[in-house]
Amino acid sequence: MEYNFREIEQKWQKRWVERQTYRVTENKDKQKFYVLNMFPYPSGAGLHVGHPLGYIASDIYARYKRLRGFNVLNPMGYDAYGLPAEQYAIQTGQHPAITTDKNIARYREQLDKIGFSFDWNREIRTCDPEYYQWTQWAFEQMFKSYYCNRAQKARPISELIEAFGQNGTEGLDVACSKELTFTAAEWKAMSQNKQQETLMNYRIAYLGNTMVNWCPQLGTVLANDEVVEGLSVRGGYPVVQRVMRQWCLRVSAYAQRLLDGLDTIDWTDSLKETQRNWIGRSEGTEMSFKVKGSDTELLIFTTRADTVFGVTFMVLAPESALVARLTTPGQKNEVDAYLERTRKRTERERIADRSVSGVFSGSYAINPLTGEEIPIWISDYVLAGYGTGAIMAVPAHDSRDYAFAKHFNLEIRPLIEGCDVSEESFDAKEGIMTNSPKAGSPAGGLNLNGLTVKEAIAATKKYVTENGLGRVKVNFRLRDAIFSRQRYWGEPFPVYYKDGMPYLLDESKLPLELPEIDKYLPTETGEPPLARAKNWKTEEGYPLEVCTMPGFAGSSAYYLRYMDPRNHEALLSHEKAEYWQNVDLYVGGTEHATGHLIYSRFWNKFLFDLGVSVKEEPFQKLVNQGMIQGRSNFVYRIKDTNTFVSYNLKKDYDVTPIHVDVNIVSNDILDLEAFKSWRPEYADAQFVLEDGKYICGWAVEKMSKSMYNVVNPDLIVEKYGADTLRMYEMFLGPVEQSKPWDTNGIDGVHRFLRKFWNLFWGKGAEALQLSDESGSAEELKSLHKLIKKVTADIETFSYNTSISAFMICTNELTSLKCRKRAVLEPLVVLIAPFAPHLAEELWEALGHTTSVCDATWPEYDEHYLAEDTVSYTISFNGKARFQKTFPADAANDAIQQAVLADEAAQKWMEGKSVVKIIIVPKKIVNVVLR
RNA sequence: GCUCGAAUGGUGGAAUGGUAGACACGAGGGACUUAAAAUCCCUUGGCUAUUGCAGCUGUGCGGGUUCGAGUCCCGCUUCGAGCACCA
Repeated sequence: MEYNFREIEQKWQKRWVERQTYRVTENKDKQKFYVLNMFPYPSGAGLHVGHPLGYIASDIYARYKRLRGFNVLNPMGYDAYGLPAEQYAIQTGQHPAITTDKNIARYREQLDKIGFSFDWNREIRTCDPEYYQWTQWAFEQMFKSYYCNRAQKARPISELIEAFGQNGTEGLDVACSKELTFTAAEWKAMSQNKQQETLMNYRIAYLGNTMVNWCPQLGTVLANDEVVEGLSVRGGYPVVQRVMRQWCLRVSAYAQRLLDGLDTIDWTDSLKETQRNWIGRSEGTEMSFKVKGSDTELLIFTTRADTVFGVTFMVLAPESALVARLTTPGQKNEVDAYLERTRKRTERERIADRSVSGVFSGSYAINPLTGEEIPIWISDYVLAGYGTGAIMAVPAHDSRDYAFAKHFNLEIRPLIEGCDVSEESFDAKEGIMTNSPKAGSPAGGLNLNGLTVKEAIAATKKYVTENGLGRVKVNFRLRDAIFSRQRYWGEPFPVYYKDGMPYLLDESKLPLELPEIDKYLPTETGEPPLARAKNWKTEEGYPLEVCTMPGFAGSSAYYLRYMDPRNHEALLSHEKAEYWQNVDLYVGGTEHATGHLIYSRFWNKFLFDLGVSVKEEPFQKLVNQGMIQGRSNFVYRIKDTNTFVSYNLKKDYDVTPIHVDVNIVSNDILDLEAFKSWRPEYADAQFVLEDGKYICGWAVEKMSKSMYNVVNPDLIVEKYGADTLRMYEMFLGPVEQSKPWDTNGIDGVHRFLRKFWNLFWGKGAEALQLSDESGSAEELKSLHKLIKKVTADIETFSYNTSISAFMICTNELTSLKCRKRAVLEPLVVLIAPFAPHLAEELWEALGHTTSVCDATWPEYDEHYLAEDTVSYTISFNGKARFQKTFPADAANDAIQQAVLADEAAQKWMEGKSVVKIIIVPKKIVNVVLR
């Protein structure tokens, strides 16, 4: 019987659908296991072989867990909102929903061919009103909540309103955009609008005037993770900084919890590190400097409080609100000119041009410790969005301050013994402090001389706190997430405006569906596309929000919805949340480290505070599958001719390398006829061959159409079958590792599957006939070795070495001519996660009427693995070896005696004395001589 | 600049501190065949030897710990990733 993979795979894919093999329900008798893939954005290009890598890895794990008796949830869906569909709509006028549906259908078709164990009954799409109703609902809850720092959790905003009514802001410790102070009476005296405006300062979803990344070409704002080096991630357009009134999520309130949570989850260290960097916790001191001749105070943040005696100037960010107040009339023109100049620069220009610039404000601050007068400067090297937007500059110990001081000829005052600041600043946090002001100066009791930097920081903190000059403060780099997008293809906000203030639509009105519009561009007046919608207002006639939510809105809590995807009453029922808890294994790329994986954790923590999610962290274990890169092939055209020269001969000619479609190249050998008909200009191409073949060059590049290196999984499935594709993708190397796709080795895996098949059927046999006798010691050893190896490997995602083990075992059993059911049947179960179609077919042939998915994973028995004898390698001083075999259970003493008595050993030891004999069980006897 | 990770044959990659290079590809040789495909067998890190046994060397570089280091420690080099006027 031939291994007819096409027939087998079609047959089982059909049966799985008919039998609902992968449907999963909340079975309380079984332990749950939740496997999840980062759901894809269905792009128009379809899947290439890189996309399924993670899906295959997680599918193997899901199938394995199921065989181990777990109730496995393994869902799939689509992150369906996205820019490409919208831009396509702008170009063609086709509704993005149509493009998206078409792309999803194509994705589904491709996915189905690979044989995943997804429960498609639970499919979700972020653009489906059934789904985004709950995205809108979550937004409403955030709007209705504030973050209490004492309880370290989100609380209903009604509590805060009550507190304002009783005590104003007295005794409040809550997350806010800026510190406000008012009394209960003042609160009550506020107008409705003013109260609403005030609450915005505290809501977790709030409308705020913030500095945003504005991308003029895309006509929308972008979140920090959507901007890299001043360019938009999508499209690569320049991004400028601009203050806009935008919806924001107070992610910063959760900064500490996001940081702490990292210690409780099983992610790679590098990914955790990336998140820690992004959160950017920094512990320092906030100090207040009085301004000379003014009651304004300058609040600064520093991690180097110890350098307070080395402050020789202050710097404000150009965007700081204090700039206007502190600029003296004499300096006004100069300052205005400077502000104008910096404002025009894009983020990218600022990054590219790091030359020192700045302007003196005309004002002076008073050093609170020494009473010294310090000039206040304005410069764009200080960022408005971090700390207080103002710094105390210590040029001797900060390289940026140093550059500034050198440029403007300001004083540089070193504070560390023996440091040389004539050429550069001394930034290291080490050394002994010196140059503290003499006793009797206004600095009073603080003398840091003789302390280490660490001690000095602590001493200064203590002094500053005790004397009411400042406080210990923790700052985070993590900013609130900007949540508005001036685009069409996204979730509408369930918000309407009354007197310019936003109010929520009643929950019963959800979902607020995305309206139809005639064109997908912004309006002529620059409003977002939704402003084109007819009747975009409430029943009462209030206008609805015209921005939509960003891509991460729909992807932030989708894992919860999979637990209960058709629930009309709630995001998910408490019962289902209790059963499925959180994701046990999440598989996806690292590119989401500072986007989706932060937002999701934030979103889940918020829902956890509400009692909707039952776990603080959404993704317990995370595996980052590597990217599959393209492996491009090249042909070499001799300049100004239509002649192509083979790779190893090209050095003799002046050639131009040209990308060639990898699909007409096999093992780097070009199919000449296919090449000629590939493109008209090559129809009469000539070749300079080596050994009658044309060898192509190759390089690793991104997989993309323009490099002609895209490999389509459909073609691989067609040629080799889904099981071969699955196993080959895993055999390529560790799942976590990025690697180029190279079809060259796929024959080896395919050959293995055929051998595996032949193990059962034999050659030419039409019926499967296996004997019922028990396996021989050798056969059982081979089997149990495999069980042990595969079980251990799957747990650690070392699928590539598992597959090697399968190959070895298959070869062993083949050469043993093993035809015994007792040995071969467990093999089918073992291979089921990897090659499910093949396993099902064999399982059926073995006489089972149920799916192999419902079989039981075999256990191994050490008994069969035990050796009778063990061959030891005996070496002397680690040099040279000879081998000797001992009974496996021989005592160390006996081995020692045997070694000493051995003739060859005695020759070695002649004239030397034995210092010690080291016996490593089952491996090595090392005799140390002198 | 800071943080993290990596470096092993022609290629992808294996190796709880214990015989480095499993497994696979590719390459070379052979069997079967009129021939090809398919299949099977042998060789395959390098150097030396090959009349037989074999010997030396070898995991980016330089040190160290150890009876023994690809693996642990210290110092470099190169590559990759993240953060980056974050005070």
